[in-house]
Amino acid sequence: MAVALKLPAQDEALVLSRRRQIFLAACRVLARKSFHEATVREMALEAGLAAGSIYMYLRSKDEILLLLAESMVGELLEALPEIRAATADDPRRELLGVMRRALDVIDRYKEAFAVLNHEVRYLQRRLQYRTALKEIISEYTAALAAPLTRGREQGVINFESMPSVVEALHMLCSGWAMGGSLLSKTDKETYWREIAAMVEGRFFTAIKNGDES
Amino acid sequence: MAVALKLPAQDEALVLSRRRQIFLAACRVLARKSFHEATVREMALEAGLAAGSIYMYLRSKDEILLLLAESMVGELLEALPEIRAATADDPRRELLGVMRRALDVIDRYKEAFAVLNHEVRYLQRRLQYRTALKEIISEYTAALAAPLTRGREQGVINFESMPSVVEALHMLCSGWAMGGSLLSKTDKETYWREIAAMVEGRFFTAIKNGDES
Amino acid sequence: MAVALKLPAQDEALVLSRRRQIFLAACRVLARKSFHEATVREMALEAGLAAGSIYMYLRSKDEILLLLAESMVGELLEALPEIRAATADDPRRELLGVMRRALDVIDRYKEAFAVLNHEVRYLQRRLQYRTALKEIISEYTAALAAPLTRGREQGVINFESMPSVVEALHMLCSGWAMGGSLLSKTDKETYWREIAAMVEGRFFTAIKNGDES
Amino acid sequence: MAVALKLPAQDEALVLSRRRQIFLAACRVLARKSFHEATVREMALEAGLAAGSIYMYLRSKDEILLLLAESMVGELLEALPEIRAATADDPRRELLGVMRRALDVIDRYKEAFAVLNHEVRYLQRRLQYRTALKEIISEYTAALAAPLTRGREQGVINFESMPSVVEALHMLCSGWAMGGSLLSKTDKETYWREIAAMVEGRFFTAIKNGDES
DNA sequence: TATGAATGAGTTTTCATTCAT
DNA sequence: CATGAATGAAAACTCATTCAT
Repeated sequence: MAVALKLPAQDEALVLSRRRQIFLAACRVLARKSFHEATVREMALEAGLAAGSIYMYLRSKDEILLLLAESMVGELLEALPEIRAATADDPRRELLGVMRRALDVIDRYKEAFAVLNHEVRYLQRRLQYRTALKEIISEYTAALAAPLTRGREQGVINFESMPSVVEALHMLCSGWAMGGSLLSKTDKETYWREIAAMVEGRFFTAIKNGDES
Repeated sequence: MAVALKLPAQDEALVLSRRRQIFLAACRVLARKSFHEATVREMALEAGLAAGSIYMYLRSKDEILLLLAESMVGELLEALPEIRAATADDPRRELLGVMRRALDVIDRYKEAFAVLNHEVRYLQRRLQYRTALKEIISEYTAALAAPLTRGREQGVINFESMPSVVEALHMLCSGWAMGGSLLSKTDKETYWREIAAMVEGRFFTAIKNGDES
Repeated sequence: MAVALKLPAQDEALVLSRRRQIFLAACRVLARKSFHEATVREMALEAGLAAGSIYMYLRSKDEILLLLAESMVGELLEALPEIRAATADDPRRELLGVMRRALDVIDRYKEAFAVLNHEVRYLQRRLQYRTALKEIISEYTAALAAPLTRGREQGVINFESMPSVVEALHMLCSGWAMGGSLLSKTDKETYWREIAAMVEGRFFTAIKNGDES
Repeated sequence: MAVALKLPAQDEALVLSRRRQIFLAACRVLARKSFHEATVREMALEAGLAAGSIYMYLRSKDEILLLLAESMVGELLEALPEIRAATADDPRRELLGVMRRALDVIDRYKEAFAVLNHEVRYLQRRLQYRTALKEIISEYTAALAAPLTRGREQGVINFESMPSVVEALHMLCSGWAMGGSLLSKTDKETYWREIAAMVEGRFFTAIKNGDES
């Protein structure tokens, strides 16, 4: 999550708040346009910055994609301790908590998330971003993997392969933004109940007094 | 499906075969690059044409997206009579046949299909393509809607709203290319069995000696 | 006036009639568009030829300008013997006859003439056309110069410098097409009377039983 | 005369001085080439700008024509107060003053003016420029019309129809650049005396102690 | 730290011209 | 002779990125 390498701006706190502004501005712009239709100037202005100033906080247009990924994953991660605390060491409820949080974040930035999801394939080919992107992704998958591992150790979650179950769970959440599911016409809560049920049915030993937040 | 308006080239048969070459070339290029990374020149060369020659068969770069849609839907449509003939007037089996064919086409042009799926949102905003696109889409939805309608009349398929069931069925098929499903790591046949089962369970009166093509 | 150098087509008579078609087609097209807006294809089709066939009768697009000049001057020249015969050896009346004929030709191809008049400046810079163009222009000026010379010899036309009086007379005629005269709102006959009067007043010994036309 | 709509550059003073540079550069280039032979790059470089930079001050190549019109008319308009002051409320002398100024401006940018005069016909067909062009033209015609109106009220200028007399006067002035006059071989001062005399003779009550400019 | 004018590489698109048929 | 498909050079225009202020 560290701000990559050397940027013109030095003041750590300022950099973070500016990057947040830019992230939010980019999300707003990407709700209307594709990544390639949107110009750097447009996003900068939307963020309240002058056209060139964005380069104090970003080294290229492509890095906006990285910023999107980083910010969204960040919003997921910052809720983890609370989720952990609230789920009383039941990994099944923790897993549902993490997924619920992911769904909320995805829902909040729906269109931008869809754009990111598409562009990520191509971003990975740009070598300079591979490492940074991989790191962000692994923070995300770790958030899902942690309760899975503990759940398996405790014998309350069952699955064969970690990578594929993580991907499956991610797909369940991202389907909400991609419009790629049988359930896309329902509202978010209904969607959530559906995927929660699916997860419970497929992987879980029943949760007795289950209340998945 | 008619060759769009007036193009420089006039020889109908040549136009069709060249457009097919361009379609296939575009699919190959889009397997490696996003639509915006790929240049017209690149696709033309891949199709064995000189840079400018593509404009004898297309009026703009955006029309490549239309060509993708048109060609893929075309490959679906041309199989319809055979499907119809093979399914002995059982609309349930016909529906599965159409979906299976759609899945095959989508699978054949996987990456290009994913690109198209993403770009279509933005294409619709370009007024000059709205109508043409709408027409192609309606040919596709009609292919799914026909057996649904007959199935409902015969009391063997049950659903509430036509548009949403069509969308749901499309999403099941396209999920295969979008990587947007729980099942994406499995092979195509497994995926097919899963969605076929889902459809049979949700919408159908049981097919006795069911043989879904 | 000779058809320049070697052209693909050989049949002299055919070449001439095709060039006439092309000339007329170009005039029609140039009534709607500037020379640079008009395409070679467009003029060819208007002439009833296929796009590439125009190059059997013309070596380049620029040569259309030469063709315009050649054709218009040609229409003037072919009337000269008759004019000469009709004006009974009075060079003043012959001069007016030539000018009247020039005005008629200019009027017939008004817009194309205006286009030609503009483009000619730039055509002269293309070396390969300089000679041909110069030749056409000198045929035109000779038509005006001949009666002037004889008129001066006979003491019935007075002027100082031949080139400038020829240019002045040409400008009087071309003013009709260029919209570049005080008189442009009148009809052609009125315009003609004005310039004829001007010429008579400035250069002529009075014509007794004058009947110009 | 306002700087058109929204341009990338914002600094008003800079925009004005750059547009002036571009105007002068375009005039220099158009002295050598036609509008279509001249490239945007060439004009930008001549103005001391990089190829793409011209688009900070102009929205298209066609807008150069608008800039030409605007700048030339602007140079006429800015002299109006002085002309008015210097002509002691005699509308006849004011009219001659305006025409003299117009002739001077046209003479200063002779070739570019001729190009503009030709291209204007085609520019008018491009819808987006019609309004702007019409406005510039009406500022110009107003400059000529004002003294005419007052002269008629005072009974010292006589004419039938305002539009046609304005056009006639314009043609007299522009004839100087178009090479479209009997007098084109003379120097500017001789030309001016000729047209001034023509105007005085046709439209005016004699100016007693007349000193036109 | 912030700005926004300037840049120029890169892309789409047009069209005069060629040439195999 | 005639065709029209193919070509590729050239041009307008966009925009990510830089840098002097």
